[in-house]
Amino acid sequence: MSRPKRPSSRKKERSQPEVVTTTKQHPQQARAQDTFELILETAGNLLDEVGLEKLSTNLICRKAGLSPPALYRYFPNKYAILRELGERLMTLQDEAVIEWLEEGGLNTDNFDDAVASNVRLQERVNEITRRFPGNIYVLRALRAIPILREVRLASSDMVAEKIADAMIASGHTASRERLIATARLTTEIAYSAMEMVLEEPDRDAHQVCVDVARMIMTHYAHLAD
Amino acid sequence: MSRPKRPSSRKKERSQPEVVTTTKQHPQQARAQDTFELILETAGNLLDEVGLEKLSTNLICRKAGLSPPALYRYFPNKYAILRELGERLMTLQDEAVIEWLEEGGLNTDNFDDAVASNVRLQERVNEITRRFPGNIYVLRALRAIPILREVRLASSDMVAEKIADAMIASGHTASRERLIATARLTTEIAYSAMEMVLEEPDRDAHQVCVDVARMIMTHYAHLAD
DNA sequence: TGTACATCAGTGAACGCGCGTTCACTGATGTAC
DNA sequence: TGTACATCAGTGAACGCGCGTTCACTGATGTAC
Repeated sequence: MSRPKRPSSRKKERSQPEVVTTTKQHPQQARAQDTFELILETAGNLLDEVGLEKLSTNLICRKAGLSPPALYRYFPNKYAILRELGERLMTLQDEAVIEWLEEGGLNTDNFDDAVASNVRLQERVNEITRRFPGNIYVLRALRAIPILREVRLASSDMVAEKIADAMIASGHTASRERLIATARLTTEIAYSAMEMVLEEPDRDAHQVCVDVARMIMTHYAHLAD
Repeated sequence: MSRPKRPSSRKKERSQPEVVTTTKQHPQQARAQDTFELILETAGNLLDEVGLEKLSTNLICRKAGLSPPALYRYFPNKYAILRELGERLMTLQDEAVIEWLEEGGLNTDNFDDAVASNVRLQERVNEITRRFPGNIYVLRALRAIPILREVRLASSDMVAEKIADAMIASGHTASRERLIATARLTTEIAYSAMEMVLEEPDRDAHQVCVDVARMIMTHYAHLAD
């Protein structure tokens, strides 16, 4: 009746950093991909409902109609879920920026065109973010939880480099180093403006984008002194 | 031997918002002010040590050498402590801005002076923040915990209004409404740059301040089109 | 197509722990007379 | 200055709860022959 017990050969790998591994445990075969997605979707929606601090593994499972071990099959701990959500949001945003660069978003004829192009990018990213379940809370988690910082930083650094290189390709004269640092700063600024608009929906989102675009593009123009 | 029991006339006041009151309970008489300060100081230091999510009332008490009821005498709950810390940090920052305005920080003769003046303000605020125990975590708490949002927003809105009025007083021609919205945005931008520098100490803090100041001041100049 | 069996996917129930918070009390201080 | 007593400040010990997580298992699926 009872099957032989599993050998329980768990590797604890607690050697490397400290106590936490934040990447997902087993990738998956078959249609159980659905469960994986269900967990993430539920977590995102719950963030909007209850906020970051009240989010818990047990709550996610209850809401998703799963038992806790089902969750722990895919995520080694609570932060791995937030990390996956964060990575997905960052990736979506990054892709929008890269696409915009490839479409020639930087190849504009005059200042007003450059501003308009930058506004289009911002509004695309804003829209992507707005549609992402738990958006603000995911962004906050990426800031507030130390282990998740690296997700945001890696994304920001990567994008900054791409922007800098595209700037150079389109003839900007400042040094690559300076351009990277500047791109990093302007990206941060654009993000913070986005978060402001997301948190305070009464603000004129378009006006904010235009203002930010103008500040950013003026700055790049000035940099080529 | 045993004293008469206290009448236990606690008013629960759970009527108004939801379940949480975030202001401190009893103000205090005598030298027990020290206990109040000790709790806040300990909380700030613990934030730097263990981060936001691991901060707990029990931990604060243990570290401060107090029993939990001593803490609960002054703070109705955990968030009240963070709120008090947040309010203090916001107030310190606000005071620096107001002082700068009163010293005539906006009364400059040319663009370069205006940028330099703005840099001085940013660096003063940065320094104040750097010295505040738990700085980044307090700022993050103000973003991440919904009930504390209002602390940051109230501070930002107040400062934005002061800046706008000072702008008008020094002859800026844009509408008050537009100036307030702009001040709000530029404040947000300056804060986010500060948080970036705080989190990534390798960055050239001075250069970031200069860049941000240039963007902000160009924008105000443009606004008076 | 059918069965055997390894592996994958998921369940039910519980664990220990530390959290936020409170009860019932004692000691310290301030004020009135 | 001394005592009585109200109030303030703080303690020791515990509470119930939900958390993150795991044990031991069952059911579903895939593959070999």
